[in-house]
Amino acid sequence: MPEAHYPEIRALNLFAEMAEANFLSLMRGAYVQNFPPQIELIGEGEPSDFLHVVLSGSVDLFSTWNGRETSLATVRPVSTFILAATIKNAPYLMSARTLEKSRIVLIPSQDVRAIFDTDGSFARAIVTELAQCYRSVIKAQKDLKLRTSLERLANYLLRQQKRAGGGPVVELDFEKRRLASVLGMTPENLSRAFKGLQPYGVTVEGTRIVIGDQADLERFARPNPWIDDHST
Amino acid sequence: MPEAHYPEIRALNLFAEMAEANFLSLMRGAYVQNFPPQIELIGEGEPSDFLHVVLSGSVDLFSTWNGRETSLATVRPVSTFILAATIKNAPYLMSARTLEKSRIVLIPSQDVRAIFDTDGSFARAIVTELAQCYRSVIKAQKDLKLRTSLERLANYLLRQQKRAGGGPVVELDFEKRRLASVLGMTPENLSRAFKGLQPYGVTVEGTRIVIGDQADLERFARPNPWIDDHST
DNA sequence: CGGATCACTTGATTTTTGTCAATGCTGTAA
DNA sequence: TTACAGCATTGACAAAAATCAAGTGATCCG
Repeated sequence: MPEAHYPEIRALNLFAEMAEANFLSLMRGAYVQNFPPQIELIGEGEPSDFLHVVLSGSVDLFSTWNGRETSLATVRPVSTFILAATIKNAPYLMSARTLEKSRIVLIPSQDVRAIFDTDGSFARAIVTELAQCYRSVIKAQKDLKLRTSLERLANYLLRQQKRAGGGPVVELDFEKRRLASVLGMTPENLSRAFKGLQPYGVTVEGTRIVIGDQADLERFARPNPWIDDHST
Repeated sequence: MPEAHYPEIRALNLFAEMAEANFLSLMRGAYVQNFPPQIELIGEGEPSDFLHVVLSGSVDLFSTWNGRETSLATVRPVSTFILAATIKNAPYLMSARTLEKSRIVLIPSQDVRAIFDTDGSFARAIVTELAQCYRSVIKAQKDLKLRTSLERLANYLLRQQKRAGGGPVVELDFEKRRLASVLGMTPENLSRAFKGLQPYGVTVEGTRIVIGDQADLERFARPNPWIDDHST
């Protein structure tokens, strides 16, 4: 792998604190690949041979059962995915596909496990990362079980707004069909949900969403830090 | 804490491999308490002061929002809960209440974090535990997003049957109202779902469920290892 | 410039799920 | 024992969401 990529990987919390020798050892075994859009990188049930790091582009994590499909998360640069499967040396629970042209680092799982066993700093970083991931899924679970689809959309928009700086305009960063899947509804229903938020000042122009009256939307959405604040 | 409890706690994967001195140090700071049924042990959003270990009885992990409530998991002996919040020193994401008379060990979170920082074996055990928890929630998420309530119930029954040894009779280990909440439906709907499974050979006598024709139920339920096998 | 494709939207309809109200059942305590 | 509380069930209804079937609009490409 070209050393040019080392700094941005090293900058990730997961790799920031580990011993330099161990980091270099990991990097020596790793390689970078460029993928076109819509390529399936890994499939549910396959053995977890590599820990993946997204350097650019984006990756959709999804799952299928009985002819149905759902998106569970979208991975954006720079971050890793399928850490848990790598550590447990267990099969992937989700499939992954590129959404756009993406540059991805593949680190052999056995290297990760070996260094995890010897480098305490790395092990601690992994704990922190996993705890974070775990808490995120719990929040998603609560979102799904406690809210209607309209409420999920409203809170999603408020979260995006916050991420984007708090202004009234939110740009959707992926297709509506995928957003629908992430939010646990059909594309048709998402369309109707957007209309259902019009009375609360939400207007849609293609991929551009305007939150006309944030306070009004919040009165409806009732955002809650233990569901919506993904930083804690 | 009485030393009599040490062995069963030490037997947990989480504590099995750590240095004896560190284990004893953890235990010295811990204490055991007996709680009556229906006592709220912790509340969503509170700081995570203790790692909890259930020695006997059972604990319901649940969450509320906007007047609604949902059960996310049930903890049975002997196991721990709210490990992620303890490690991250972050607020609890779920509330917990005893379902029955329960004996619970409380280990101060700061002790856990301190030893996590110094004991590599303990840190590794925590990683394994967290990865396991993470994967369990992902499976629950897939169950919820990919299946109807009838399919969730059918697969739940098959999982329980397997846990109970594979015989045709499955004993529900908690109230139907709670099962309904865990499965993400109302009690009324659970009643109807049981009826909906009658054509596949499922009969209900109170808390006793008989799976008359396992193969038939499986044809309907289509259990999948990456959703239903909670051992991997 | 067509023509095709694909995402998105919209309306009509069905399915699924939740809500409300009434009833039965069971175990507990006076 | 009776009265009561709480859970489970049932039926009727309402709401939420999925499905099916067009139709619209944008983009890509020969």
